[in-house]
Amino acid sequence: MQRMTRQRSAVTEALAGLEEFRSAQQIHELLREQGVGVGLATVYRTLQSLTEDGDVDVLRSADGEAVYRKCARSGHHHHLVCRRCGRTVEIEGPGVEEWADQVGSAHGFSAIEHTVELSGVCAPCRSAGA
Amino acid sequence: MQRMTRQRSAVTEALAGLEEFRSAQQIHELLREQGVGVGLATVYRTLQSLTEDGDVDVLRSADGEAVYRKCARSGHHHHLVCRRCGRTVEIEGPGVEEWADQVGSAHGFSAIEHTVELSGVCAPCRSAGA
DNA sequence: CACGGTTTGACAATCATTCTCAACATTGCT
DNA sequence: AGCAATGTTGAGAATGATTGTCAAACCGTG
Repeated sequence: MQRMTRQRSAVTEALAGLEEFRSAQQIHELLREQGVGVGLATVYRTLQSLTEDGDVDVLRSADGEAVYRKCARSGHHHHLVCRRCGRTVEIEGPGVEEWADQVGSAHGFSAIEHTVELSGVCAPCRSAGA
Repeated sequence: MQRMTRQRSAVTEALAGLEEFRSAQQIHELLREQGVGVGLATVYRTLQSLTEDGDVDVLRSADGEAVYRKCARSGHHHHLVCRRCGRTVEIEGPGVEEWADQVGSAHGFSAIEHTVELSGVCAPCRSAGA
């Protein structure tokens, strides 16, 4: 059973107000700044729970830290992240799923799962920067 | 300048004798079992160095631990890993690169990079058991 | 409002990875 | 081979994210 507590809604709202991926620590810090007292362990637990429910996406930054973001679309999808500013676009991989299954079974694998993440430099950052 | 030390070649050889992805800790343990004394920090440093040189692949397991494997092919490639036994097949993504670039530029992004990893259950594992 | 299972939070505990720095090994040079 | 210069090593400390602990606070229900 899932109870709606002050802390859980605080984390949910914090995510709702965020467009980009943030680490559990950053979210904890953010809540603290807003004067909302929530324990760090609770933030971790809540994010995990939300992830399991499919309400947030989780992926790993280059240094292995887990970063979270609310899901914009419900089904399976991938991300295109700007390496400069972190701007994120959720994308679909038409054909990627099929390709994954094909390649998998071609090698005798079943129950194929896949991870596809794209990164690049977005237009604003490109014109803005060095 | 890169010196060839007993430790560096030990790590390189250990990787050469391995087919699947292993964590730095596992490689360290493996070397220890073989009676080759190599410090853990050294294993980490060496793996990092080899990774930078493009001689080994690195990816993150589900729990965020970094795992390494020697590169079988030189160019860009992806992996299909068995979730049961760790057996790994290196694969090409015909069209994946193009798709990535297309999607990227469609959203105004440039300098697109991508991560594509597949996992599944290989035939031996599937027949072997529950 | 009382109750019982949930959830919380401060803090300890893990665990992978990196840092520190003195002792040591490798390479280039003679 | 002998030597100096400089990259490398390793034991252990340090860091940092994440998880575990467990008593106290809390939520939804009867």
